[in-house]
Amino acid sequence: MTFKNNHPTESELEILQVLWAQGPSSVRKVNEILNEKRNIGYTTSLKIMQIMTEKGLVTRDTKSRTHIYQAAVKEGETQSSLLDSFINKTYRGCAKSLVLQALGKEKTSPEELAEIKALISKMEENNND
Amino acid sequence: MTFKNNHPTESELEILQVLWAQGPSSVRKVNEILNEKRNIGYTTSLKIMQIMTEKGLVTRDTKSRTHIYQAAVKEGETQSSLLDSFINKTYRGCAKSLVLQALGKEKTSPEELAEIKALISKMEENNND
DNA sequence: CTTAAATTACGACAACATTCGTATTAGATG
DNA sequence: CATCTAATACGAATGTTGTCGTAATTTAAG
Repeated sequence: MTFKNNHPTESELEILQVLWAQGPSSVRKVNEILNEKRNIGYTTSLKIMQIMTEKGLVTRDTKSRTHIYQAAVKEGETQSSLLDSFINKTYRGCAKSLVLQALGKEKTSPEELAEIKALISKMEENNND
Repeated sequence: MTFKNNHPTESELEILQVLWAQGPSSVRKVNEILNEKRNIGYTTSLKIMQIMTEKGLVTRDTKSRTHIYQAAVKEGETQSSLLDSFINKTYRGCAKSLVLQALGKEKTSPEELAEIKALISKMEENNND
């Protein structure tokens, strides 16, 4: 039962996204990818990543001069934890409302809809045990 | 196409939740309800509600001494706007991932599952037009 | 070895959010 | 009317986040 009260901030989450997608990376690499989306100085990325190290959100290999950072938290668990808190804050804890609203949002492909229906069917089976 | 870049802060959202649930209310009333969940001083609630007035998140009737506040933004629109931003930040824009994870979260009642399936079926029909 | 380039470390600042104390004002009560 | 109570207005302190500049350090090149 790992409790993760420590939610990443918005910038931290941005960096985690890069590390999850790219794997272990240098500050330079992370900063370059962030700059594909928005302006952010090198030392800003560095600073945030140093803070994330203190918080335990990432670990780093300091053997070589260029430190290599990697995510210390799992993507799915982080999402799940953020989702819980989001549902509570925004939907008063009602996950159904969130799901309905998310599905209502324009284009969800037929394949995706099928996948979701399949999951629901599986859940219904389990409920019937 | 009303753009709502102005997301409420966490405290502001807390207050909006009260106003959405209770309808137009005095600061006293809002503060009492907030205090069912956590400690928060009267003047703190007041201050936040005053700021929300400036931001246009609420309006207030100042005819009588005790001002009556009401939400100036709709619950569904606010949720939807927050949801968009949440999906982008946390699920890299992939609503399906969010839905699957939300459904996977423990107990969703059979009725709710049925309701969701019904919605999906309706969406599939529309796609086939 | 000296210089240049790149990296890390650190401190400072601005913007914002949250919090509350205090002053002021408006009604109610006697 | 005088006083008390409750509400509003406002300013200030605090904490967090994001931002970057500058200094120090390490490696690489000449």
